[in-house]
Amino acid sequence: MGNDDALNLENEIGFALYACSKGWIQKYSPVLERLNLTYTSYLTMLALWEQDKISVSELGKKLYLDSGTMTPLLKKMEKQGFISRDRSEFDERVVFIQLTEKGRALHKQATKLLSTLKESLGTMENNSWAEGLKQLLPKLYLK
Amino acid sequence: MGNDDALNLENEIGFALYACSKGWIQKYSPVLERLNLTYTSYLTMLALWEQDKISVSELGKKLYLDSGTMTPLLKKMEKQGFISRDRSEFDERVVFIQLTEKGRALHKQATKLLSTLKESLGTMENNSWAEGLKQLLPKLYLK
DNA sequence: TACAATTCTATTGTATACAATTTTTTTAAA
DNA sequence: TTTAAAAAAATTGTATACAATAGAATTGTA
Repeated sequence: MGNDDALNLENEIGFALYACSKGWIQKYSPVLERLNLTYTSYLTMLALWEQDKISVSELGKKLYLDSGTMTPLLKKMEKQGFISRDRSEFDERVVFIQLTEKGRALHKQATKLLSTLKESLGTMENNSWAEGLKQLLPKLYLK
Repeated sequence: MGNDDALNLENEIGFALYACSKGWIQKYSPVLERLNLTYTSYLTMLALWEQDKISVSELGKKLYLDSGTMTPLLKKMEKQGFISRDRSEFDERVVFIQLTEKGRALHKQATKLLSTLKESLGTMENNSWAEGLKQLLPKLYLK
């Protein structure tokens, strides 16, 4: 007993999360590439498909990303034609992000392309523990 | 039913892992900063404290990182004086990483500094589900 | 109403990550 | 044993992330 406190890789929940998260992203990436999305821009599209016309900071809160990450990401997505960035008329500090027609259209393609991947991961997700993970992990959002 | 397949942020285990992993790293970072370590170099030190004198590729396998990440990271850690990088005499392709005295000495300081953090996180880890997480997450290492 | 504090986005600087390629060395095969 | 294939590390290019700071706009307050 007490040995659980020792510093080592296997003991670190943090390492498990880190490795796991990267692995998961790598499973998605080749599929997302066909949609010209990275994992981060995919998450951004997910957030926008749920709630369109949202400020940069609100979007960042949803995704746990700050303006230093969001600004260049959104500029790139604008250049790709998925979104528009427009400064609010009422408060010039605020920039609203909106899906373009192309951005909205991507939803259908994404659903289609990801369904196969989701099915194969689904065989994992259907394991008893996966539902548990979905509920446990948010408790660890530490920030 | 069926609605679980819908594309949205809350449904994505991947997003939960991603957010959770980042949050965890941010809890560690301020403490690690006092040791002049980033989270990645901390993981590297953990691996080396467990097994000293190891090749770059073996180290990368342990940490799930490729040479494109390892090489600059290790060069920086060498400059900091934590490790040495020496090409193998038997196979000139291989570079062995070894802890310096300073690198070994860091173990004690790390244990001390992290104990407080680990205690406060420990109250979380002691929850019934934390032990489960430790066992479940490795099953998701997809690469 | 001046002006201090706050808010929001953008910028700068540093540190990861990984795919793809290159270089050097070693191994395997014809 | 020449030559093709493989292996290991390094390099190049692209994409994140986040801390710290800056700059512009807005809000709160004396």
